[in-house]
Amino acid sequence: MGRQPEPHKRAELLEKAVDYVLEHGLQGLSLRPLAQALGTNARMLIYHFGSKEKLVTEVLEAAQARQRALLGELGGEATDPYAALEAFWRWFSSPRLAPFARLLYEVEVGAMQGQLEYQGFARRAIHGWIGFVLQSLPGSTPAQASLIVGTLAGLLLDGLITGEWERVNGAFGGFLEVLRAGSRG
Amino acid sequence: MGRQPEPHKRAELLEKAVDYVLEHGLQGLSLRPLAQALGTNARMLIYHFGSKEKLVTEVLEAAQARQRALLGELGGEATDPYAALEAFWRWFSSPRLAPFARLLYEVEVGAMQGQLEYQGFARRAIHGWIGFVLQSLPGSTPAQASLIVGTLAGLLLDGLITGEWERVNGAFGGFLEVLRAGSRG
DNA sequence: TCGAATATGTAACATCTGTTACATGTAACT
DNA sequence: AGTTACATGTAACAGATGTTACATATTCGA
Repeated sequence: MGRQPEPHKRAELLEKAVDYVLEHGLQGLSLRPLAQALGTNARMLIYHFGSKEKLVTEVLEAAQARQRALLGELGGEATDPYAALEAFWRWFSSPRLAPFARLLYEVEVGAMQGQLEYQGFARRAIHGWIGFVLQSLPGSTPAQASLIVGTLAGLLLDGLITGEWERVNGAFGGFLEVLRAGSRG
Repeated sequence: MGRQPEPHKRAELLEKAVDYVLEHGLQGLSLRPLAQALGTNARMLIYHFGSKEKLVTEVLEAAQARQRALLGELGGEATDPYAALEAFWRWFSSPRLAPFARLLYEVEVGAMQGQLEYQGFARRAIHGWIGFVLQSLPGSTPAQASLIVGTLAGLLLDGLITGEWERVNGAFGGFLEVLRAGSRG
């Protein structure tokens, strides 16, 4: 008895919060501006999510789920592993994916600085991408997959900061070249 | 006339502030805890440096200078470029250099999120490292240097977060291998 | 010894932070 | 109607933030 719960309200707030965090980042995130952008107030955010920390945790997981859904755009029609890698790079370095990458880097830096709530998330993300490369490129080793993920992460960071995509894309092209030549040697 | 300025006081505070920021990061940096760790109070930090923002700027530049001084440890006794690259990796991934790397990632993430005071610093750092690789490896192109810097940055980030240095070092070893094989092919 | 300039300490200011107490509204069931 | 449980708004709380006003020391030169 009593009034029925309305879980869709909470879900809508969460999705809008993901939008906001993808745009503004986690760094200076504050409940009151966030709530105002969501058409509510800080009181309701605490009511629905318990605390700011729990809200951030849910936002991170929801953002990750959203990115995984976008991963479906990467059809498996690649002919060879190098074409698959190039498609993956083009997908990940596209402007639409940039907010997700920025958010992940933010979490990773937080993890590096010892924030425990980010450490598990960051490690899982790294292992997840390495696992994705491992299964996308049959026959690859963990060392090779770690190299690929690390290189792409480093180049993407460069591009997101400098915006010098010709240079960064050239570097990625060089990476593909040495990978090809290395497999022949 | 009047009392003489004592610039060494300011310089000592700055060096201690660099120590503190290298250990605690920029993220939650606050004047009062910083000042207490330095044996002074927030009032004096503002007095000497004008504002928190200016203090941070000076700390970043001083930290960069300190890292450049450590770069002198890298003697040029490497026989071939690959040995030089390996020495550079071992130097940069050593625990003593980790605080500098963490600080740079923190600045880079701030730059990505649009904090103007970090953008110039991060871009200069990236271009600086690429220039360093370019002049350390004669005959290398900007694309190759960008690839090397990006890869090392990505792998270092992985190692600093996961601590799985066997895997990360293995990935770097694989990078050296494909570079060698690529140059032969 | 006086004036002048730098150094320092205390305390306040206004503002922002996450969180909560309290009141009230709203929908459902008896 | 009355009870129960969820939803929401206002306002406050305690604490932290960067910065500043004010007072006072300290050290120099005349």
